[in-house]
Amino acid sequence: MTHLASTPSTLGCALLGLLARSPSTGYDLARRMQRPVGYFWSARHSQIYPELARLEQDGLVSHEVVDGAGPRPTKRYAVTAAGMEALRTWVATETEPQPVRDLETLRLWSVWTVEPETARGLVRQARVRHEDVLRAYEEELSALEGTPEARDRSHPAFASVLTLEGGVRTRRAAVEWCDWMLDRLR
Amino acid sequence: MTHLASTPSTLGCALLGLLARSPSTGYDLARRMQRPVGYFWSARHSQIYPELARLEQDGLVSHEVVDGAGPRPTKRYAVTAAGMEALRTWVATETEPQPVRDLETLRLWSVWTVEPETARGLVRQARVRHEDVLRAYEEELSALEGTPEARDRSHPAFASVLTLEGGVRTRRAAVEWCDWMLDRLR
DNA sequence: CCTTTCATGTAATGGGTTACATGATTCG
DNA sequence: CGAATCATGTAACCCATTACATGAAAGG
Repeated sequence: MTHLASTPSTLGCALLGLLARSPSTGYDLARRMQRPVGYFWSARHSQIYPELARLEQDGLVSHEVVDGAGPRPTKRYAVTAAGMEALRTWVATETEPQPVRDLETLRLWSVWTVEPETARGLVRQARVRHEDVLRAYEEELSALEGTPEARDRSHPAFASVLTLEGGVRTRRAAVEWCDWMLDRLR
Repeated sequence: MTHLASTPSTLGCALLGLLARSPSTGYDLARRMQRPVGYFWSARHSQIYPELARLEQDGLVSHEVVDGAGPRPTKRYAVTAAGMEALRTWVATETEPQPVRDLETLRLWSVWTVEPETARGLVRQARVRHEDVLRAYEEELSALEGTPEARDRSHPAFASVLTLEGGVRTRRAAVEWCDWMLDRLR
């Protein structure tokens, strides 16, 4: 009997979420973690491989060896029934508000210490960034919207549309905020 | 001569930003880190005390012993001229986009795996939270807006207004987004 | 031929949370 | 008289990043 499976770490649940959408190798998970998931969670391969091993020990994922180009055997992972259950439980579980870490705002909070021109540069830079991410969200959203899967509440695409819409809305608000600040800094 | 002062850590700069606004004890910094700074950066006292020691070693802050209720000498810290310069440099320095960690969105991204009623509960919960933070931002903002300091670009209150306005705008967008989702989940 | 992509791992280090430890004063 | 507040520190642990290590196949 395997040891009592406690709730996996957040990273573990992120990986379960990815694998529930489609089975992947660890390498592939690292790629998928960059975009579009990377906009709200990220991890490097050095963190992913040990986590996959832990998930497998707990019986939440399993792997089969497939053909691949690496020096070691290439493993394709998939969620097990227990893993799917763990994912569902995690999604439904109440979580207390996480501490936010927003470096951009932290710097802005000390902007009174620098020259107005420096401050404007800072805000302009932030605006460009928000706009870039906004565009990426919009592109991805327009690719999904209108498809029949996006309407099906039990289909991954439905959840993707929800999160992308949130990204679009908050980034749009951020761009408008930057414009508002630039106006105040004139 | 003290050893070459490299740029302090982000936490170090956060503390410099706090101390530049007003000198404090480590205990007080921990309190001030909860609200309102805590909305975009946070730290516990166990992290703050060693960081203060490091900053002092680099000559960026200094302390004087004052009367206090603790078992050890109570130290009031203040930024030095070098510390102020380091803060200004850090604010003006370009930073590459930080990886975002948004647990709420990560869970939402896997919402297709659960029942619609569970999904609605999740979004309702998120809405309450965003609204609570929004209200806190608005209160703090209304206390500052209209004061003469809020107009002075070299006064801390000016920067506070900028960040609070951003908080209000993004949280408002988030609440509207939740309503949009609840509509889609009907 | 050199770089990129596929592919999986480990080790060292840094950042952050939780828990341990201490002790005076104030308030209910 | 017990709990909360003031006040500072250390230790153990977890999470995450960077760097080290290996090697085949494909494309420019």
